[in-house]
Amino acid sequence: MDSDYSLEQTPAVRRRNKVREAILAAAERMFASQGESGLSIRRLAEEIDYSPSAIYKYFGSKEELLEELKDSFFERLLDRVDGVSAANKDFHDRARACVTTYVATATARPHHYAAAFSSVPTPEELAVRRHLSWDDFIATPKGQAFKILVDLVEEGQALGVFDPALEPIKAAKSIWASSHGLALLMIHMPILPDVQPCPTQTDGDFVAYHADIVMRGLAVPAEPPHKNGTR
Amino acid sequence: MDSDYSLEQTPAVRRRNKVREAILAAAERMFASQGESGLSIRRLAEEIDYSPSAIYKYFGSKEELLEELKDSFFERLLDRVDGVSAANKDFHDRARACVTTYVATATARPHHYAAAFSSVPTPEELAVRRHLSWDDFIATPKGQAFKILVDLVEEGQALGVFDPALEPIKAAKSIWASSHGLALLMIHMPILPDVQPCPTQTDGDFVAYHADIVMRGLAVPAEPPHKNGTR
DNA sequence: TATTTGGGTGAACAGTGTTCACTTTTCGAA
DNA sequence: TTCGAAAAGTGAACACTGTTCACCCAAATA
Repeated sequence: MDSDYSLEQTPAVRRRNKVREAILAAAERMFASQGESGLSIRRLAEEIDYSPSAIYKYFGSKEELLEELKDSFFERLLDRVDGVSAANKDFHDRARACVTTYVATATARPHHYAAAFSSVPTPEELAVRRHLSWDDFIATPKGQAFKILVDLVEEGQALGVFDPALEPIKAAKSIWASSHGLALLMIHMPILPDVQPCPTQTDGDFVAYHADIVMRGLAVPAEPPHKNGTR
Repeated sequence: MDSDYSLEQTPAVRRRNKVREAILAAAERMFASQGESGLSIRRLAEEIDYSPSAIYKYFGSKEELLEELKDSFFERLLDRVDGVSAANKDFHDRARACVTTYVATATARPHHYAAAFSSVPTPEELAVRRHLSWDDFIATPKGQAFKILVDLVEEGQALGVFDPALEPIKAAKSIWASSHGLALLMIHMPILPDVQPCPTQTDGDFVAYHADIVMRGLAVPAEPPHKNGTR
């Protein structure tokens, strides 16, 4: 479709991209500060001095525009987690850092993160997704983020830190769920961390605290032979 | 304000309550199947054969109506978790059941659960909530649900199953985050549990699997004296 | 019985996303 | 350079949305 010169673009497409970027930038600003309901096509058009219908020459719908915002956020999230997972620190520190930077990045743009996980899929969407192969999944940003966790678990098992009986994929799912939950809880219910009986601990510290508990849940069990295991 | 006869209500208020219930019932139906965007005041009014403005004699705004739906859902959620937490089963089974029924109840009404945690609070709301005392918090449904977890942790510590070094409130927060995250992940990304490499495990089983990992994270650490602990 | 209260309504307001016929601008080819 | 096609941009309209308000009428009250 697009003639991908890539370099030496014709001025036409350069101008077009410029407008497109302007739309995205303004949308990003509005969305970050006021969320989905605060992002209106008409106000957005006003902001960049175009008519509302002009937006539709660049994005098929508001939904499509939002999708792009969420996707680019997710790429940033993936990048940051990937960065710390590749750092040359001690394994435990690295594992904990994966969780804490994930949560930190998520809570830094609460509307983005919440919106990225806000749509309840319809039965039709569900049927489509059900036929996703593992390889197709791994190709998506979410899949890549997930892969990082799977690798992390396998590394932990190789190091003898994590329980070798764990299935890496399930363990990775567990880590993701726990991190995801903390991020959303902090976004939607920031009361909790400030509740009275433990006011000495700041939010950031609790994230690390939680991350440690999560990692402990994957560690090799206490006394393997002399008592029947948890499962 | 309300003259609380409670028993022997005048027919007027009985009729009024009936209409109110009809509104809520229809709203519940629409919301459960189509979510917040699918619940429109006008279609709702159509459904119960009233004019849209009539709704406003019963609810101040759509937001207020939704709030009531979410609150009553949360009470149901609290009831069910409270039920299993009071069952006379083995501690470990009970702890796991708390997580699994929480997740099951949440995923059974995905729109309700997602909506209950969907609003990103504004700075003003945050300021208000920041002055909530522990006692005030415990009085709310969410607070009560949280209290169940705190008690559970303390019981586990008393039984010597959970690490006594844990602060119960923080541990409870950790459990909640992990359960919350799994529930929302299952709601928003039901792909994951069906991803290829582990198709033998159904969703329900994975919830129990996750719950076990969470509990393991709170267990007494492996070898207390001969190595410095995780923290 | 007269009067006040309150449930119920239709019309209107101010928004929203989206479409479509239309004009204007731009650009490549004759 | 001129012509024609393609693309960019627009204003008006459509079909919605939540919400308000003056109004009506039936029912409870004095």
